[in-house]
Amino acid sequence: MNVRKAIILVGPTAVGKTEFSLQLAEQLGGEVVSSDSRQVYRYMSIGTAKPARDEMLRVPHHFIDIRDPDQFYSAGEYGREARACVRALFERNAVPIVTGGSGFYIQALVDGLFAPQMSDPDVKEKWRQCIREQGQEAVLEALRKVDPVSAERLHPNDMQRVVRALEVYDLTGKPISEYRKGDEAPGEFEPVFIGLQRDRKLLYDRINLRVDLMIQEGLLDEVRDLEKKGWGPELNALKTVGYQEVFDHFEGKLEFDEMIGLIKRNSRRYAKRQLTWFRKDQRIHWLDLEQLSVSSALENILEIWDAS
RNA sequence: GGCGCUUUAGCUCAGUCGGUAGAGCAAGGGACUGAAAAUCCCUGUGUCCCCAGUUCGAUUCUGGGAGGCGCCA
Repeated sequence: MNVRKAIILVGPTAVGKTEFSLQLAEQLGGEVVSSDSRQVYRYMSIGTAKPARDEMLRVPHHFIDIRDPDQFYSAGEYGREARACVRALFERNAVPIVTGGSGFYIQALVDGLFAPQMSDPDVKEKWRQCIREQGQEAVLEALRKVDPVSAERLHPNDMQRVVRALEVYDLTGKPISEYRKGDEAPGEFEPVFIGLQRDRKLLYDRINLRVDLMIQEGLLDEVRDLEKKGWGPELNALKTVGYQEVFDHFEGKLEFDEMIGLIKRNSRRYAKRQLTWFRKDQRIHWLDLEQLSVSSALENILEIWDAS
């Protein structure tokens, strides 16, 4: 038996991944493994552009609606769970169609993470508090003492990573820079990377249009419902484009029109960051949807699949 | 038709007492190993409306065009 293969379908937000994931799953006899860090949360559907109900019924989907917004989730956790999911799919001879725009999650699934499998919110909070009380410099100094390599490598303003480095040291007694040297986990399957792209300008047009549609479909109501459940903008799950801006609007910090403009702009910037991430991955076979019809793009993907 | 104001980056504008220009927003590039739709870093992209004149040198001064805005007719 050959090494098992999985489709990894990537691309920026709003490029049109969902439709392809469904068709590929149908044609290859597969199931969709979502690789989207926000679609894992229940009650966040409009703002995360989850597949519609009828679309989810066409093909089994995994990793959508698996947590409440106040439940912690992370790339590491996803990586382990998604690997298990992929293994289970292989057992049933179903092709995994990994689809999503969260590059870090895809990396965690396909390549694995070298850092130790642990995280402790209390330790993180300790350092965050330290930043608040004693300032960034004090925390940076603490990192320099235990992990000078990371202290040198990380930008002094990127406190999120500085805190993570300190957390790893506190938990394991070993600097994260040491883990970085470790070998990557051998792949459990062969990933066939497909990247969807479109002309930047036209992609942005699609993003802008989709934001207008989200508003029409009731994004504000969705956020109200989240509020009623007691979930607010401080939750990580809700630190998400489309939700933060609506909360700001509710708090009177943004006019309605400003809110829409900011959701559009922040979505565009998000797409740009995704492109920066995916651009450097040489394994991706890129298809330009501006030049290919859906059916011919699909044919191309199947050719790549067969040739892999 | 007359008078006044105006034309500089994708947008809104500043500026150069003549030495080819800079802010905000938008945008572009990058990093990323358990918060990742997060977090962080870097970058001004330009026939200074056009044509002539003065000048060593004009985006800047002068004249003439053209576009825009306003007022009066």
